[in-house]
Amino acid sequence: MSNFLGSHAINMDAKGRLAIPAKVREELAQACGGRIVLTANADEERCLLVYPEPEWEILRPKIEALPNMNRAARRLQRLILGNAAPMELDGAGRILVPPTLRSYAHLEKKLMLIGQGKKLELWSEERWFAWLDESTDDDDMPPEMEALSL
Amino acid sequence: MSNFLGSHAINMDAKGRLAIPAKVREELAQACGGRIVLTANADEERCLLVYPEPEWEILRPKIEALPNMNRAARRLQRLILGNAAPMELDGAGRILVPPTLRSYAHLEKKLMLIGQGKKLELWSEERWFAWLDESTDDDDMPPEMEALSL
DNA sequence: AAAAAAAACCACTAAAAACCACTTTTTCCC
DNA sequence: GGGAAAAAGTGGTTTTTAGTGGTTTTTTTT
Repeated sequence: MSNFLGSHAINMDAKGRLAIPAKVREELAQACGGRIVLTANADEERCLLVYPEPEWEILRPKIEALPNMNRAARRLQRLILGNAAPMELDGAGRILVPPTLRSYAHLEKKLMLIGQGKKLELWSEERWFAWLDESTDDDDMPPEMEALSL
Repeated sequence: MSNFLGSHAINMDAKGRLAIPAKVREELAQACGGRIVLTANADEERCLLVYPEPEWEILRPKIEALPNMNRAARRLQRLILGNAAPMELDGAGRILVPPTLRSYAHLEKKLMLIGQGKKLELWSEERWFAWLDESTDDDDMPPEMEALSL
């Protein structure tokens, strides 16, 4: 199973194409043969999520099964399913980010790709560094987190 | 079974015709041979729902069977059943949206078609982006959703 | 029977995807 | 440490396919 770590600075060209760093490309090749699903993040941070296809196929049914008479569930379904774009890396190891997703996450030229274990996050570089500066550690923790010893 | 994903920007022409994107068209072809049912959405968002006919035939009896001494149930029946329009894609892969539904969902020229697993949602582009900006993640979640790990 | 509206058909334009070539950076060997 | 070779990243070009708009034919209504 894939285990993405670390952050990579990458550039998107004028057509919305972006070259996946070689090291990440290798991991993607063995995790899913280069078949990925790109979608929107549902929390307040407007970044994109990159799932290897097998990981996506674990998550998708869970989201589809949510009771959609509930408003929060509908929102998650619209964001995650409604923005999901399956794709494959092109011959040069690049992906084309759909315009909708580009504007959702405010992606311009300079981006950051952040390893998050089973998935990756794709941020506008500006927003990533702004988040680093702004985010604080004074929110409530779930019990599993309270018990951690780093 | 069909599995609609992603969002597509589409234009409706002066005659109320709209071209289904090629990828969606393929999925519709195999799910229902292009036979779909278009109807109104029942929640607060004024969008339309697009069901492949077999999916519709699973949903329809459930709605018809609701105890309609209840006001919420009557509302659902009137909206969903009372606006349902069965149709087929034309030779160029387009559908003609009935005027009633067009005005219900405030559809003008620019539209968004949103994949939602077993069905699709059809929005006015303006309303879709407004919803994206306005919707927040502070509604109450069902327990299945609280337990999710994206 | 004529006129209007709707549906099917056909042709043209535009956009997306695949392909190819060049430049820059990194790594390995001398 | 320097040079060469290979790999990675970048940009442009071509080809194919999807979308758009107009035209004709058929059906329905008055």
